[in-house]
Formats: sequence, C-alpha cells, structure tokens
Amino acid sequence: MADGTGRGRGGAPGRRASSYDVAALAGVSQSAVSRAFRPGAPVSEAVRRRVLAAAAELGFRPNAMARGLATSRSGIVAVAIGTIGNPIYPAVLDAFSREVSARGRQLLLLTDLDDAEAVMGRVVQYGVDAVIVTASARLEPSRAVARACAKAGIPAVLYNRVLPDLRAPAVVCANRAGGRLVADLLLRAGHRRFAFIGGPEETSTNTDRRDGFAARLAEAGLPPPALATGRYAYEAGQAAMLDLAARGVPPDALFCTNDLLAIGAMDAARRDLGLRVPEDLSVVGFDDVPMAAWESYALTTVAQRIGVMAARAMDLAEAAMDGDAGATVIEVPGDLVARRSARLPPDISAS
Amino acid sequence: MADGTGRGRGGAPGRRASSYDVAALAGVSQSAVSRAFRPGAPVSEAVRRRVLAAAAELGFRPNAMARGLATSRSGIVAVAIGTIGNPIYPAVLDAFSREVSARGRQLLLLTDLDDAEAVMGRVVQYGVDAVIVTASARLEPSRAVARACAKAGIPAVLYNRVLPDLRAPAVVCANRAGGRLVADLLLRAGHRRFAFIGGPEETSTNTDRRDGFAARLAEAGLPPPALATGRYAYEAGQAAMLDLAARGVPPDALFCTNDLLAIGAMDAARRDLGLRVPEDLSVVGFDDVPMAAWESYALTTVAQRIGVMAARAMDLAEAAMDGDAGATVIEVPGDLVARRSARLPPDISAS
DNA sequence: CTGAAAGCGCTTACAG
DNA sequence: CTGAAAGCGCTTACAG
Repeated sequence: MADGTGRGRGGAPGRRASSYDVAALAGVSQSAVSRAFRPGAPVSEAVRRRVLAAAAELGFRPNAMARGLATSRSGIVAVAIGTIGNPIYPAVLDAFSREVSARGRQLLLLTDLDDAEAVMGRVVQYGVDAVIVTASARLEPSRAVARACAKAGIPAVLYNRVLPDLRAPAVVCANRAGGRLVADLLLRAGHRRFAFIGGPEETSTNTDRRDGFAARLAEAGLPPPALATGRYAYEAGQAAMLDLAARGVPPDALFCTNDLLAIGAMDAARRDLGLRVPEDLSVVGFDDVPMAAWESYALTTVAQRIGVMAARAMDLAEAAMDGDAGATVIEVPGDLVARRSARLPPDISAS
Repeated sequence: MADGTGRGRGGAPGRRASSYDVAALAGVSQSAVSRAFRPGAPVSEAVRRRVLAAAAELGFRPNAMARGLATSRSGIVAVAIGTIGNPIYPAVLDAFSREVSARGRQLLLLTDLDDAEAVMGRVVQYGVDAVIVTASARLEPSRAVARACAKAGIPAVLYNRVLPDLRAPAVVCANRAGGRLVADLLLRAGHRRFAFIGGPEETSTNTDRRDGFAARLAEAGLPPPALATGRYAYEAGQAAMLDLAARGVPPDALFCTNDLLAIGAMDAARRDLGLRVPEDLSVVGFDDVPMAAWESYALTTVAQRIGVMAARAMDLAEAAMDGDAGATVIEVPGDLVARRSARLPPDISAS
C-alpha cells in the first residue's frame, strides 16, 4: 500500500505540463515541441517561438527520465569519491559540481566504493553516462570500480589516480614535477638533511611526488631521503614524525606527500619534540588545503589547480561518451605556495 | 556470476538485458518479471525464483528511468549544499550519502544555490523526489530554494536551518541547549568575563547558540557577553578576536558559534595578542570539525550528531513524500567535547 | 497468482 | 519544415 501511484506530491496544484499540453497550446504537433527544445533540430523559427512561448506559459520542462528512456542518455555523471578524510575533497567536489552543471548535466554522488558490485548496480540502473573516479583512501576500490565500468562499457575517468593496467583516461596533477619543485626549493634554501613522510604506498599521488622529490635530490648528489610511511591522515603524520625522530641524525627539512601528513608532522615536531618550524625543521606539504593557510601552520605546499583538473576530466568524460576515449592522461601542473613553514631561498618570500 | 558488469553471459558487448529478455529466459510474462522485483507483489515463490535466476544470469537490473517514468517517482533525493567553506560539510554529505543509499535512493548534488530558478529546473526535470536544504553560507539562497520547492509541490527538508515563515519540516542540532552547555561549563570552571564571536546574524545556528549561551549567563547574574560578529570563517574569527581585544577589559573566556571562528580566534589570540590558551583565555567552539582535535587547537566544542541528524532528515523527507509532511522540527542534542582549549571544571577532564 | 495491454513523456526515423 | 507513429523499459489496473 505504500505509495505506488506517485500521485499528487502533497497537494501540488495540477499535474506537470507535458509536451502534449505545450503542443496543444501552441497549435503544433508534439514532435514540433520536442524539436523546438533540441538545438539544431529542423524547426522553423516561427514554430520554435510559438512553442517556447507556450512552454513558458505552462512552466513546461522536458521530463529528463522520458528523454533518458528514449535516448538512453541520462545526462547524469557520477562522481565516485571514496573516503573523505582529506580536506581537499570539498574543493574537488565543488569543482566537479560546477563543471557538471556548466555542461547541462547532473552530478550523482557515490561515496562508498567498497562494494563495487553495489556501486555498479546504481550506476547501471540510473543509466549514468560517465563515472569520475577519485579520492579514495585506498587504491583498490577505485580500481574495482574503474574495472567494472570498463566491463560494463561505461566511460570512466580517473582523477588523480593512474591505473596503468586499465587503459583508462585520467587527469592528474603533475605530481613528479611537484615533488621536484619542493626538493629544488629546499635545496636552494640550503638544506642538506632531508626526510620524507609518505602516504599509501600504492597510490601514484604518493609515489610520484616522492620520486620527483628523490630525483632532484639525486641530481644534487644526495641520497634518497629517509623514509617513513603512513596513510594520508593527520595522525599518520604525527606518528611518522615521532618515528623519524627516533632514528638518529635529525633531518632539517621534511617533505610530506600531502598537507594532512605535514600538519600532523608539524604538530608532533613542535609539541612532542620541541622543535621550532622552520628554524629547526622546514616542513613542506602538497595540495594546499584551506588549513595550510592557517597561521598555526602557514604551510609551504604545492597547490593543485583543481578547477582546471575537473574541467579536463569532464572533457575526457565527454570524449569517452562520444566513443573517442583512448587512454589519454592529462597532467596539470601544480603551483608552489611559499609560506613560513619552510626556510626559503633568498629570491623567494613567503606569501 | 555477479561480476558487477551489469551484463552477464560472457560479457559480449551488446545491449542491456530488459525485463522482456528475462521473461523469455524464465518462461514467464514480462509483468511477472516486474512483480518479482517488487517486494510484496502478488507472485508465487516459484515464479519469483525462476525470474531472479534468469535475471542473475543476464545481469539484469531494472531500468530506473523507465520505472521513474511509469511511477513518477525517480528515487532521487537532491542535497542542496550552498557554500562549502565549513569543514563539517564532508561529514554531513557523507552522512546523507550513506543514509540515502541505505534507503535505496540516489543522491543528486546541488551546490550553487544562488539561482533558485536554475536549481529548480534541474530538480523538476529529473523528477527529484525530495530536496534536503542545508549549509549555505547565507540564509537567503536556502530560503529561495525551499520556497520554490513548496511552490512546485516538491518535499523539502531543512537541515540545520529554520525558516518559520515557510512551514517546512526541519532537523536541527539543539543549538540553544548547546549554547547553554558551553556557558555552564565555563561558569563552573570559574570564568566570569565572557566574550562571544558569532557568525551570520540571520542564521538560527548562530542566534540559537548565542541565545542559549546568554540565557545561562543571565541565570548566573551576568550580563550578555560582549559581542563581535562575522561570517562563519577562519578569517572572521581572527578579525573578531582582534576587534574584541581592542575594546578594553579583556575577557577570560570566549565562545564562538562555530569551530572555524574559534580556530581563527585562537590563532589571533596566540599569535597577534600573545595570549596563552587556556591560561589567559578559554576558547570554546561548536561543531567538532576534524581540525578541532588537532594538537595545535585541542578545541573544546559541541559535537553534532551528524549521522542521527541525517537519518532524521531522511525520515522527514520520506514522510513528506507520502504526503504526511507537516512542519515537524526535530532537535537532536549536541555533545560537549572537552579538550584543552578551555579551563575545565574539576569534575571534567580533557579527552 | 498470471498475462495482455495501456500508458508514463519523450525522441526520431519515416513519409509527406 | 511538419506530423503521425513506433518505441524506449518499466508499472499497474483489468480480466482471467
């Protein structure tokens, strides 16, 4: 007995106008109404004007479900965003929301990726046109979802992930280059004793940032930095910092592969180890989350161009919908943001 | 088989199975297939089993757009979340995502509420079943969207907002009670010189928290606390703190109506005013965002029960879809979280 | 319980 | 350019 009729929406005035109502009012066929709403369709300007006027009068909006049923294009893009511990997530989601809207589509949010089967059920049932896969704490759920999309023939675009075995299009921050930028900055500031705190080993954000960093150090004749790994989390940063300190010769410069780790490390360095930042230890992160700008941290970091990245990801998604997918990987450069958490070379001043 | 491809049978790229395909394979009518997928529908167990087996074999999933067209229920709930400056937003979205999924629905994300007309266009076109309206920096966009929903006959539920003129159902944190909790804590810790930093004047989260705080002070025979207002933002907290300091007798306890303000105020107090927290100044916030637990702040605050609130909001939304909406307002209590940013009464210890 | 059939509101060949 | 009509894949009275 629960529902069923779907009638009446709690006392709404009359039912919604359909294209037939508009046709009647405009004195044309229903097909003409349909055409008037498709740009470039064969309709005379006169008819289109009459239709649009009638539609406005009736408050008509084409029913997206009917259209979707007829065209098998839903106009819906799903954004699969695994764990949301990282505070860069609101900005990413906001960028995608903006970008999806701008392209006349809707954003379906998918947040629990652990059960790829369940995720795909929703994606398939709703006829989602494309899936953006991003920001999971672990890589495996992203991989499972991307693989399932490929199997089901649904375009998937990876955001800040790379899965070489999957041949999926992707947009990533230039993570290696970003790691180089950091190493370069610290070297030029005179540092020589480097430490490093990474996130999840299997993610390319982590490994690429680390490798870029290490590569630049190698060029300066320095050994790969001391390692300590964790998750991408504040607490992991704290723990790794304490771990580092327990290992002997203290570093005077620390690169963390994301801001959350860096902030945790800074707090541990100051509070538990009594170190001054940057006098005793320079700290640099990656992402430029809003908290990096807070006075307590004033964290030097590499900002991602999130808006650009989201736009590129949607470009790839639309290309994939049109069939010309490929496995294009687009790299968007990151921007060094110099703040007070790191000693800076003489030619750069903190913002 | 259950491989998440939604296709089954070897995965040859072909069109998706429809209920007719399932019917053919199971040797029943298409209506029988439809019934087998509706719980409580009149089908024999034998038929249902055959249908489900055939469906599994074909990887069949009912087409949600076709169902929506037939029932005029889309199964989609829109979450309208205005500005996302507040770091409580990921947790709120995550809670809604979880809750919406658990009820077999999909979450459509709406983030730019400034153009209520455009928002409604999307909501109406996609036949959204209900809209959750929340977390806008300003109140006006929320109001406009809620009002437009009422006009269009689409159930809307307010989350942490109250719009008395609209008669809309709402779920809110017990903000007044929360403000009282804070005042009580600070009074019992021996404080007598209170200050206050608020957010946007027009929001009930801000005014209710303030009023509850002031009411408890009044009971203790203390005047309403010194005021200073801002937006809900880190920078506003900083500015307000400096403003307060410039006004003469310095307070020894500060309540901010959200954590972001409190964190900004703490940073300004320590860095610009040279105050120690909590020795010179106790600071308390509201929300318990993840950063409140960071060592640099260890912010005493009032935690919102976000999961419960989201569940209640969805209860109201479903009630509204079934017609028995009303203007129920559900209050969910907040929980005091005692940390080190405030001097505590002897019977409470920091967590 | 079961099936044949109408209908939800569009799009799009197909003939004018 | 324009209209009549089939079809997208479901749900749900309506008769067995």
